[in-house]
Amino acid sequence: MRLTNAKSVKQGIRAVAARAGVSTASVSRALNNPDAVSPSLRARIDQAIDALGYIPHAPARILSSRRSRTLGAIVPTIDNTMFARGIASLQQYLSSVGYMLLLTTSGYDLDVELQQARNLISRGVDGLVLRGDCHHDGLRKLLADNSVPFINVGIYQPDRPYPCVGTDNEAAAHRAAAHIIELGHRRIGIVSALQRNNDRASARVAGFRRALAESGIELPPQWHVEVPYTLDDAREAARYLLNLKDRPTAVVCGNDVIAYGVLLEAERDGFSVPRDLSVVGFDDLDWSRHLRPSLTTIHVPTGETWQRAGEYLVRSLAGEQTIMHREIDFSLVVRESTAPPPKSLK
Amino acid sequence: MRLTNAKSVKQGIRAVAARAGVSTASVSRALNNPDAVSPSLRARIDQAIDALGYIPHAPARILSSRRSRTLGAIVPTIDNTMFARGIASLQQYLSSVGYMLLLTTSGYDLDVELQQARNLISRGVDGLVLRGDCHHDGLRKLLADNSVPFINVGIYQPDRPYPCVGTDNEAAAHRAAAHIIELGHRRIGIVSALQRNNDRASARVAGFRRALAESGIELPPQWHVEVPYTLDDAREAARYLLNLKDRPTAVVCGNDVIAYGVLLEAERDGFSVPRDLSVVGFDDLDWSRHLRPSLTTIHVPTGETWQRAGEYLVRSLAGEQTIMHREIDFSLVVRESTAPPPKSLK
DNA sequence: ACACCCTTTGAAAACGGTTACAAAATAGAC
DNA sequence: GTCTATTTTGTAACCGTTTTCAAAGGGTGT
Repeated sequence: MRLTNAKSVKQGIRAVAARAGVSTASVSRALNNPDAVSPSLRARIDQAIDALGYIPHAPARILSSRRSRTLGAIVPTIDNTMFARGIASLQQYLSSVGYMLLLTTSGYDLDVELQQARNLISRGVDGLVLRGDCHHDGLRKLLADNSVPFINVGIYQPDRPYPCVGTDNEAAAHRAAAHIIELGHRRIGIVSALQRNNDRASARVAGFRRALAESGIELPPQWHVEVPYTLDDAREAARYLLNLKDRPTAVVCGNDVIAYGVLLEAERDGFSVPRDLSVVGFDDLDWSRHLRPSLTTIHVPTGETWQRAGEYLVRSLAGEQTIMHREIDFSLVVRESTAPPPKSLK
Repeated sequence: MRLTNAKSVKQGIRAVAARAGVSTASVSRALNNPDAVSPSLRARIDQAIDALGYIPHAPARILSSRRSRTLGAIVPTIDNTMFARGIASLQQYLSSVGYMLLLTTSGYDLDVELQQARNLISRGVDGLVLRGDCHHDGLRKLLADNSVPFINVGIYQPDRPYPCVGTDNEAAAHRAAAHIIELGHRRIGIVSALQRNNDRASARVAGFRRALAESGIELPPQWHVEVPYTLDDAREAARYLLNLKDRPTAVVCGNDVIAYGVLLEAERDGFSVPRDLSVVGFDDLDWSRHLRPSLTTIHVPTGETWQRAGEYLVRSLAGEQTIMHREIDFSLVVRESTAPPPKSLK
């Protein structure tokens, strides 16, 4: 009686190699760099692969090659049309170039963001996509220590040493306010997002304020209010602003969701937009053109922005030269929610 | 002269072990099961860990332990409030129990879904969360071959051999239609999502139809129209339906987005909702209560549903006994968009 | 036939952890 | 103090790939 002590391998690259009668090295090559293996071998290997239904084990691959072809992204929340769109574009682009996306959320908390970054790095991501440039100090150190490339998206700060891609929020906000001023408004209110830990929000406020200042328009403190994230929050703020005995004839908003709140609340309080009140948004979400009245707003190509962020990282990882600061153009979309102020209040 | 040939290790668990003067096994234990190591050692190790800023390498961990504490989810698109909410809840829950979520999108394409599943399995996910029970045949085989636990979310099918969690769409749709019928409508149109490859959509249509049939109400073929995903598509369908010379007095919709389209188009065409036309949605998205008129719809606790899906998988992976089919209650939320039909058309 | 240079292939050592197993230390019982 | 049972710690094999390096193979030119 004869004993065969060939330890038969059930799965994995060794099983494929055994079945095709080649070495594991060849299988690996056939998978990663098909041209490096002769056509005949490749055929045998391919056949073995799908005979066995072989699926490569990514963690082992990552461990061995030190590259994961995976990018991480940390967004404040996924439950917001804008981020959802951005993420969708990024993911689509990445999968088109053979990368995967590892997505996490920070809930607008810098500590959580740091923690998630640690998590993603531990997971072996090749690079990180972050929202804005307002991060925990530890995050920068973490990224440097582990030499993880990253990019800040949604902002444009050519003077800072970090890569970024996005629109110039200050300039765009300035444009929005200028539109209102050009229409003849002098009594202008601001409803912005919370500025704390949110560079995008504060840049927009800065742009609004600069436009007012340049036209010599005063902004009474009670005409600037900040609101958290939800539509309900925005409505509440709008209610306050519209019920001041001395109220503005126009409101510029930090984003479209806020603008929706103002629109809804104005209607509820019997104001007609744009006859009694003009409203400008920021972002141009889907709903903005469907609403009645449709919303005048700043169009920001979110999808493009996030895709570019992906491109930047993928390119850098491939060793290609890429520009660190990319500006994404915005545009003012004038719709139905803005008009000259009522003559009585002009 | 003496040569030290202790190969010094720069990083990794071995570096931590060296610095703390212990074995790698102890470090590993301190990390994964702190109670299994004496307090004094643990202290030394913890200190070494943050002196070195050590971050465990997840892929190595996965490779070695054959568990990743990662779940995968495949949704049709992230760019839809409902999925976004679900994913957000799932992610939050998973991170609260130390799991991560690997998210991908299929774009409503079964082949892509299969491909993504392969991708996720290759990545080493411990389990998979899928939308509905309408999958590529290869997917079931793939899951079985690799013995990857999974759950279908958003549906309730107690008679099928696969785990699922969700509302009974047929029953919920029946409830929605019944509401309209109770109000006195007999001329009822249906605008549904595409039924092909979408069990949820077809279950809802079935529920609508059953309610009509039970009340002996006819459904002329041209009163049932199917639309793709976007608000624009929905508006177009609504325009068609509302401009039939013989039009319904009420429309039941496959989801809220479709209902928004009907609402917007009705207003545009000069119909007053609910006076001239009643509209019912399905899902109860955020917007539904903000819209004017606010939308009567079926409330579905999306967040809870997805979280339960996560719970199911986490529990199964922990070896706990869990129920395979969990029904999530829905409720009819009556708001402003429904009323008895105009007397002239009754 | 031989020397030469490419190209294709294989053997085996990483990669950074976990864990089975054995050894050492400690505690408890007498 | 000895012996046993238990806990704590260490050694080293292993997880499934990639990749270095060397060996084998295949043409050319002479």
